[in-house]
Amino acid sequence: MLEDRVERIRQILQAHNYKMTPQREATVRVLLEHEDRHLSAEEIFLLLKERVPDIGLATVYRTLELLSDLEIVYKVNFGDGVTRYDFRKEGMARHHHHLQCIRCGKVEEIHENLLADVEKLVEERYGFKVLDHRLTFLGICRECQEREEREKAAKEGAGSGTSEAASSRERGER
Amino acid sequence: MLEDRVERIRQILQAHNYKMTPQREATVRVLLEHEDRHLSAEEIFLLLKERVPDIGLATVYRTLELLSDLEIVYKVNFGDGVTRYDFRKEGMARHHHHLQCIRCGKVEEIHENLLADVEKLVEERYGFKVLDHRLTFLGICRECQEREEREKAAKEGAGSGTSEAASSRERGER
DNA sequence: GTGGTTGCAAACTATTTGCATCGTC
DNA sequence: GACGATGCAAATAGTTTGCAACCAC
Repeated sequence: MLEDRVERIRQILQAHNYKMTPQREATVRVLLEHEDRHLSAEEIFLLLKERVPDIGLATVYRTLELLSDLEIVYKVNFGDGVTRYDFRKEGMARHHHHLQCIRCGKVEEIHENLLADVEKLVEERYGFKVLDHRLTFLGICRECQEREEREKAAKEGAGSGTSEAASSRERGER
Repeated sequence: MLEDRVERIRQILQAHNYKMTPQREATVRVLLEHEDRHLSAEEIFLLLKERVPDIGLATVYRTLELLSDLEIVYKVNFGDGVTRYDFRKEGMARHHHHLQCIRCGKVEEIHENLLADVEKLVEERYGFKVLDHRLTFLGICRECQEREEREKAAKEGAGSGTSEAASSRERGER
């Protein structure tokens, strides 16, 4: 099964006059084996190092760019400054979406085809041929909602009122 | 009207113990005056230079980060390596979405509330409090569809068959 | 007056590119 | 054997940070 998919990609590469090198094959395998993970180039690079120890980071970027151009992988951007790469299921849109918590930054993935009707509408109304979509909901995850509820309750007792200021930003992510 | 909105933001800043400096006010005004534009930090910086000539780029980034934390602006990412900033309408989700062409890179904006029902479903099913969403359709815009149609027709005559290879990637964007 | 804010320059991070070398088809 | 692919190092691009001077409240 996995072999079939690797083989399929080899064919796509060859059909476009690209070579299937060990580095590219290893990259494809890493991607396939972590299909559910949204890996960054750096993470892929580290995983690859274990199998192809002297692969260069530039090669990883070049391979990912190539796979992206061939529409074999997606680039995904969670706004944390890193591009992540997702394997793309043959021909069809992904039908998976992200729930990103604006408090803790966690990204959860959900698998539902929420947008079939919406895509159709966009095609009809705007003459835009939809191949895929990226949908991210921004909000507050259940855990953070509960935590904030607790914190609010705790504050009811001791709150002075002044100076809740500029310190709440200090736990800046990125 | 514009003054009201600036004033409102001054209040939000003060309520969080931040000061409304000339630089911040100018930044807010630039954002308000280009509400429909998805400006990058660099673009905002250049626009600001005209009014506050010795403003520093770092200040622009810091201001935008602050406005983002206060949920006054959004960060938007089109995957071209630049973060863009959108003004956020008071309290409510934006209800505007993007059509991004994977050929020419152009981003068109559409204004429709496509997702009210979908948000409700996500809240119920995943306990995730949705504050906003980002929806980008990836596909091929009308112009590129037509251009490709033309190119394909032209090729019907002279096509050798071999070597359509690696050159189609050369017009790499970013 | 004081603590947040600024501008500048330097630092960082992610990604890209030039080039000599290498390896697949 | 040729031409695409690789690794390395250097270059870029976007963004962040340290710090002394500054200024809004």
